[in-house]
Amino acid sequence: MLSLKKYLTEGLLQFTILLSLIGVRVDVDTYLTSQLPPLREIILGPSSAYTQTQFHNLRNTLDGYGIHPKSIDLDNYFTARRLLSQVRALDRFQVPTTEVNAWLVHRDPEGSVSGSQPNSGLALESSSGLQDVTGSDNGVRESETEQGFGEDLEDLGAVAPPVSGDLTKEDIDLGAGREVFDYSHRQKEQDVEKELRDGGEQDTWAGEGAEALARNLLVDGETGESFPVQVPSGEDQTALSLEECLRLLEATCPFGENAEFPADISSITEAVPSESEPPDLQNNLLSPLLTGTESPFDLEQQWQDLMSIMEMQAMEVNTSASEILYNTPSGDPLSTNYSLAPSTPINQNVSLHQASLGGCSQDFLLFSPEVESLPVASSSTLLPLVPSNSTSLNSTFGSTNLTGLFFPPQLNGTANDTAGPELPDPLGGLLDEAMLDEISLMDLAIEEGFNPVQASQLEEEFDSDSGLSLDSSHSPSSLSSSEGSSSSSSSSSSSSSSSSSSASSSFSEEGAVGYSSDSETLDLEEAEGAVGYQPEYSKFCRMSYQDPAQLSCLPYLEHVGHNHTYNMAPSALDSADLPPPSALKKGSKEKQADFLDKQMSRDEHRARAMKIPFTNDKIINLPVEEFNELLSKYQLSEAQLSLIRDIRRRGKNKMAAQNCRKRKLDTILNLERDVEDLQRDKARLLREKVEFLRSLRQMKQKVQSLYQEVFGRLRDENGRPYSPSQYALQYAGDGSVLLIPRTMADQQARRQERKPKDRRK
DNA sequence: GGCTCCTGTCATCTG
DNA sequence: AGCAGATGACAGGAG
Repeated sequence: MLSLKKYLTEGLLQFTILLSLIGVRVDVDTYLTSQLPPLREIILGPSSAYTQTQFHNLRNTLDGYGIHPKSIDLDNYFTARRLLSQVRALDRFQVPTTEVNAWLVHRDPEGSVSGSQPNSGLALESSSGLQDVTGSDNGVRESETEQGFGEDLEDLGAVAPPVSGDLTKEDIDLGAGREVFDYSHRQKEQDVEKELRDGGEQDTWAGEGAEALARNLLVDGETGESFPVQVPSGEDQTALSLEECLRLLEATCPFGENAEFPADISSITEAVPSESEPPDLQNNLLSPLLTGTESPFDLEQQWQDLMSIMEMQAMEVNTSASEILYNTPSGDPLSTNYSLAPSTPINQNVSLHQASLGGCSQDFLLFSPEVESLPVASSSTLLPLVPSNSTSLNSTFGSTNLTGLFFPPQLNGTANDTAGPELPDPLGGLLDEAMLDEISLMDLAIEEGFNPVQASQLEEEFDSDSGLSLDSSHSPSSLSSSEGSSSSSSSSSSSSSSSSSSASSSFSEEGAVGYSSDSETLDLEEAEGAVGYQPEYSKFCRMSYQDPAQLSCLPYLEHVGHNHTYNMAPSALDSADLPPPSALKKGSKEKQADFLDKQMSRDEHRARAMKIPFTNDKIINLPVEEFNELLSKYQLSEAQLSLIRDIRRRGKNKMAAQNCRKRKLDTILNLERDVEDLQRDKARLLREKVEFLRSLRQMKQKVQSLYQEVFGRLRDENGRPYSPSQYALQYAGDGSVLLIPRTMADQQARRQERKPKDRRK
């Protein structure tokens, strides 16, 4: 069956070619339509009724060949047109290229069809298609499918983009392969060309639709869209069965029958009627790239999220990105496609314009003849994927270079050689830099201070300081002065060094002992010039030492030889010295006197010796005015007055020294606490940093998957996926996403890398 | 006896 | 200038 089909189709084609060569107009349409059903069935195959039929394209019969839209012989019609166009293409330059390129998206003003459809073929099928193309590089295309292609390109205003590969400029412009430049081969074709041109000028096929067919384009009669037909490589390329044609048509026209690329911007949205399109497919293909159209796509949102993340620019190097991309599971269709990329050179004539997806409005200005004649480097190689009227993406995408963003520089240029089948890391350096920035910020935060919460806490502690004059008013000295004197010692002893713990313990004990003089008598409370720390530590001091006799009751204070009766009132001393005569024996009386003598300070002894008429406590703690008033009440000698002044001075200095030492100790304790807090903060920040890095890694993976998804859905005019080693998505400054050759992306990435460096300089 | 710690004291500075 | 407070330095006592 297959052989019969092949025989028929090949024979038909050969016959048509022969007739065309001799100038006979061949009406293959009628021939095909008049086929007997069995024959037609043989050629078309039984599935023709189920294949996709370009009914709406039939009206666009440029040459007057009316075919009823319902005719089931449409396949024949298309096949015949294709074959005829191939015959006609004989008079063209034979420009075989390694790739079928530049199916133009350009339309004449009169509305005739010349544009082609971006062949966003299904990803899964494009893999095989890519292989076919690869196989076709071996001299297939120059024989049939690519005939006249280069000239057609020029006719339509298409200019080949610069080629970074081995092709010469002529190759580039013509999109031709090396075989074309075989002179004899070309000479023959030119001869044929002349003949055909003479007889074909009046050919009714001379329309653009015919030209499109000549380039294996199937023109939709209704919408005017042109569908490039991917001719599979193989031995029987001279005859492509209609069934295969339709199958390829289905495979290479994912947008459905109505996809078209009107040159008119205003008609862009209308050009893609939603009724006849596979909505899911359309959305899936367009949504990542289009904004501002009818449907809010999830992928668009994902892109925005992605770009928002990119703009944060505050991340650290993460090596997982490239690994993830490169280690794409083998079952991934993208990876499958990409695996073919290195061995599948894509001609720079790739009509990246056509890769532009429907809905791109202003971007199609690029396809106007004027623009297409521009230097290709600036226009034709760019693939605007996002309409410039999409404000959302414009705002979010900014000027980020997706190429540099997604592909590490080293991969941009050498992915073909080194990356092999793996997909380059789309994130690459940007995230790395960003993560470095993030780390630096965190480090800065650690160095600069605490988080606001902690700072406020510390501030509160500092502000809670007592009104003491110590500089440690910034330190929570008073916080621990009352409860903290004991608590702080316990707390600090747990985490601080042994020396600090000993200091704390001694502080708690000595605080009780040392400051006991401040609370040892009721007179002290009556004194107006109470020392600053007295109210705080008087709690436990008063409890234990209000009665001097209790000092001896505290075993841990019994061996303390310090004088804690410095300010004890003479009356109290006297009372201690004069126990009830009836209750005390003489021996106990002496003991008690000895004890009290020991408890008396030197100044008290001196005061007693000098017969000072008031207590040392009053001498020390009375305000100046009262003190002077007190002195004026008594007739005191100079020696007595001098002693009183010395006692007052020493007493005050003693308390001041105690306060000073206490403050000093508190300061040390607070410093220890601060150190602990800082250590905790540091640990917390480090934990947060780890979490940030983890989340960043996840976002990075998300970005990579999105990039893969978007990139993997892009198809060239032949429905084949673009090679990630040769093309990259770039985020243009106007908010559009461009598909550009990797070489260009590399250059731009390098340029962007230099800018920050220059700025730093 | 020496060391450490605590305390008191002095001298000095500051407000 | 005098005073009160703060603080460093020193000395003495106790363990």
